[in-house]
Amino acid sequence: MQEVETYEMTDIPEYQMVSSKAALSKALKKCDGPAALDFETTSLSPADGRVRLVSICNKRVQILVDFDQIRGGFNGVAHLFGDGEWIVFNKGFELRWFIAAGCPKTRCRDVGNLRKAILGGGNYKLMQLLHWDLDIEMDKSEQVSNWAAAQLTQSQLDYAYLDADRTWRLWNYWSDQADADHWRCMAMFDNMVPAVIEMEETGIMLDVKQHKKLVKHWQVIKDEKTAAIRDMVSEDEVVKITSDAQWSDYFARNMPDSFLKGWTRTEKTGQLSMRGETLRKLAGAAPGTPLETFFDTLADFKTISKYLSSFGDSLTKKAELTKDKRIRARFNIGAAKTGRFSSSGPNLQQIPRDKELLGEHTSVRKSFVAGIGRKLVSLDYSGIELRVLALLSDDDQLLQDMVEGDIHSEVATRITGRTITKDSCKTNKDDKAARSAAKGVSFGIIYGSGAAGLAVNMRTSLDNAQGYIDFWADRYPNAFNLRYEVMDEVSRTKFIRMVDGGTVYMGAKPDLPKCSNYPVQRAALALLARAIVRHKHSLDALRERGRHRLTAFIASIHDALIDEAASADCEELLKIMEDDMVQGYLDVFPGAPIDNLVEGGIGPNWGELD
DNA sequence: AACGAGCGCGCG
DNA sequence: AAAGCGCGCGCTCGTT
Repeated sequence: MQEVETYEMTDIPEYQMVSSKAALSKALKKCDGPAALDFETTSLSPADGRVRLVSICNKRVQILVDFDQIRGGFNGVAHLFGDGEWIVFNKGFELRWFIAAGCPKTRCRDVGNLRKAILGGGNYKLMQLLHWDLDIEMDKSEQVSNWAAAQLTQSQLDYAYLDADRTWRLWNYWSDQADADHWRCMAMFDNMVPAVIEMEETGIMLDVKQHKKLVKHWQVIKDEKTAAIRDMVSEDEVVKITSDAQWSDYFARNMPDSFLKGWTRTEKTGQLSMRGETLRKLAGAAPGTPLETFFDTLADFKTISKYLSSFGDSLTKKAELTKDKRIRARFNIGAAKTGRFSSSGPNLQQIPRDKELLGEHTSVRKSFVAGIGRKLVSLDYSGIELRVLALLSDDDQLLQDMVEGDIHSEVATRITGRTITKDSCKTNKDDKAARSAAKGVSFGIIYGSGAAGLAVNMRTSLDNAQGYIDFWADRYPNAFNLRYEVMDEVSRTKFIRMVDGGTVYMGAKPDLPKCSNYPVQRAALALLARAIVRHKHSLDALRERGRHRLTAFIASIHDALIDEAASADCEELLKIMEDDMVQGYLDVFPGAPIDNLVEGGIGPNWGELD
C-alpha cells in the first residue's frame, strides 16, 4: 500500500482528459500520423467486457479518453479511429476490441513486431522491453485494478496514460534503427494477427467422451507399471517413483562402478540420466535378466506418465471449461528466436502424433474433432526445411532430389549403393533402417551437426558419421556451405539477415554453430506467414459473399494449416488452401518449383485426414 | 505458498 | 575453434 502511495507525480507526463465525442474527434484528427494507443478494459475479452479508457500519445497529442463519459461508449465511436495509424504493444489485444466494435480494418502496428524484425523473435512483456531497451522500470500494480469503477483513481488514470507514453517512446527507439527491409518484416508479423485472432477465438473441439476413455486406458497401464516397479523396488528404497533424482541415487547406491561408468549423466548436476532412451539402452544391455525387465518397465512408466500428465485430464478439463467443448490455445506470433510461432495454454503444437505406444496403436489426435456436420481440412508443406535450404543456397541437386522424388531414399541409395525407395522400405527392414539413417543425416546437416553429434544421435561410429557428412557435402555442396556463410555473416556483423527482410541479433559473443539453421527455419516461417495471410483473406472473401459460413481457420503448426468447415464445403476449401499455400511459397521464392509441395486431406478428426 | 533451476519429452 | 535447430509444460526439489 505504502509503495503505491509514494508514486512520484513528477514521473507522469502531462496529458489531457477527453470526455466527449467532439473532443475525441478533434484530438484524433490532430494526431496527423502514427500515435501510440493503449486500452484499459474491464475484462480480457470483448465478449464479457468493455473498453474503459484509451490513452493516445505522439508528439502532437497526449490524451486519455474515458469512454464511460461518452454516449455509446467505445463501440459508438470506434469508427473515428479508422483514419489513424495506431502503434500498440501486442496488437492481438487491441485489434480484438476494434473487431468487436465493427472496425476490423483499423490500422494497428505492433511495436513488439518491429523489435522482432530487428532483433529476432521472443515472447516478452512490455515491462521487460522498457527495462531492456529504455532502462525504464514500470509499476504494473494497477494493471489488474478495477477498470469498471464509476470513479477511477488518479493513480489509475496516470497508469493508463503512461502505457501510451512508454509505447510511443519504444516505437521511436526502434523506428530509428529500422531499415526498409525491417519494415517489410514487421508487416509480415503484423499481417498475421487477424488470422491468429480467428484461430484463437474459434478453438478446436475435443471429443470429451472419447478422450476420457483413452485417458482411462492410460491410467490402467500406469497402474500396472507402478505395481510392477513396486514389486522390484520398495518404498523404503525409492520413496517417489516419479523422481529421477531419487532413482539416480538409488542406482548410484546399488549398482557396481563398472555399470555406472557408461551411464549418461545429466548436464548440470551430473546425476545419472533417466531419459527413456538411456533406460532402453540399459535394458538392451542386459538381455534375459531381471534388469532388462526393470529398465524397460521404468521407461514404460515414464512414457505413460508423460501422456497422462501432458495430454490427459488437463486437456479434458480445458475443454470442459467451455460450453462448446472447444480448446482455445494461444498462437504466439514470432515467439521463437527464429520467428516461428509458439503455442500455449495448451501447446497445440506438441499434441502427439499417432503411433505405437507400449505395443498398441494410440491416437491422441483422434480426440480433436470437427463439430457436427463438419470436417477438418489440413495441409502440410512437405519437407519444407530441406526445400528451403535448397532454395536459399541455390543448390540444384538438392532441389531436384526434393522436388522429383524422395530425398531420404535418394540419400540412402547413394550411401548404401543399392536402390532404396519408399516402397522398398515397406517390405525391407534394412532399407527402412537405411532410409531412416539418411533422414537423420539430412536433419543433422540442417541443424549444423558435426560428425561427433551425428555419431551420438545416430548411434554410429565417428568414422561412419563423417562418411555420411562427406557424402552429403559432396552431393549438395551449396546447401552444405550455407552454414559457413551464415557463421561468417554472424561473426562479422552479429546479425543474420533473413529472407523476409528481418534480422536476428545473435548477441555480442555469438554461439556460431547454433545459428546455421536460423535462416532455414525463418524462411519456412516466412512462406507460412504469407500462406496464413492469403488464406485468411480467402476465407473472409468467401464469408462476405455468404458462402462457407461455417468455415474457420483453427490452427497452424509450423508447416501446416488446419481449417474446420461444413462437410459439403471441404473439397472446395482444400483446393483454396492448397492454392494459398503454394502462392505463399511463391511469394517468398518466386519461380520455385511447386511439385509435391503440399500434402494432407480432409477428415472427421485430426487423427484421420486423407 | 511461490518461484526458479534442472530435467525430460511431446511437437515441427 | 567449436558444432544437432526451435518451442511449452509437467514434475521435483531447494530456496525464500
